[in-house]
Amino acid sequence: MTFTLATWNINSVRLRESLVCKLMEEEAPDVLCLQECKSPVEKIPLERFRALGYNWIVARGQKGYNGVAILSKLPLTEAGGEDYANLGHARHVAGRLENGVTIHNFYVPAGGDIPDRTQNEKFGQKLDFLTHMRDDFHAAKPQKSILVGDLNIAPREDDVWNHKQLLKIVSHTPIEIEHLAQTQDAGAWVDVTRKDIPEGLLYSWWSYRAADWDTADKGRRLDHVWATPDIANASHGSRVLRAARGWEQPSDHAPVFATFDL
DNA sequence: ATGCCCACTTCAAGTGGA
Repeated sequence: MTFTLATWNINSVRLRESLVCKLMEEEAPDVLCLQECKSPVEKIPLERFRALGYNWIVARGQKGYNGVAILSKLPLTEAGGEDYANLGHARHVAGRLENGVTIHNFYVPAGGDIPDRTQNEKFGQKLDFLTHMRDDFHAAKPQKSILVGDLNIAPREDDVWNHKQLLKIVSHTPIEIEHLAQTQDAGAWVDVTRKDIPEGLLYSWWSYRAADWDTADKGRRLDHVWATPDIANASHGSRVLRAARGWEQPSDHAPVFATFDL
């Protein structure tokens, strides 16, 4: 079977219900992983999504903040959701397809402004969240798994518009990149997006603050698609739907896609 | 560092995003 998956930080699933539908109609990924739904699960507007063929959902939600959901056209069963770093936040949910592939959907904490855990508690929480992920993957090596989400870290020099200028900016500091690398190594995760697009600048997020995000193009690649080695070579066709950042009243993130032949 | 935005809660201004 072949299926296409997309991950998108939607920045309020209720406010942008119509944009989710637009993506479903125009791009029709078989599996759509959303972050920052900012909604309790029972208030996610599922009826229009179901009408477009997305009959399966697993989600974790909370009022106003965070929230992750996997909407699927393929049968999908609940496969857990963990409170990493014990923050009491809805930042992880997992589902399993009938072919046995597990899909993890993550929203890693942004980490605040100051990249120092002694001055900024949120930065410590971000590092602890990644450490907890690492320890879990080390304890139980994931297999036949895909990990997607807003990891809030742009690890490579060509994942940001200016490497040197961003070295002390949260999302691109060496300590965050090291934590992310340890998490990736613990599960032997393959960066599918960079397997498919190994060269060149690649972004999935552009700040709302820039007057003209498209021309300035000061982006970062914060949204990722990873896979375990047993299925990573079945992936292809990765892309960022940059156009979605220019849709009316957009999210500040663009969807990232990958296709798997399994 | 970007430039002064955007969403949520709840109706004013604070928190959080990154």
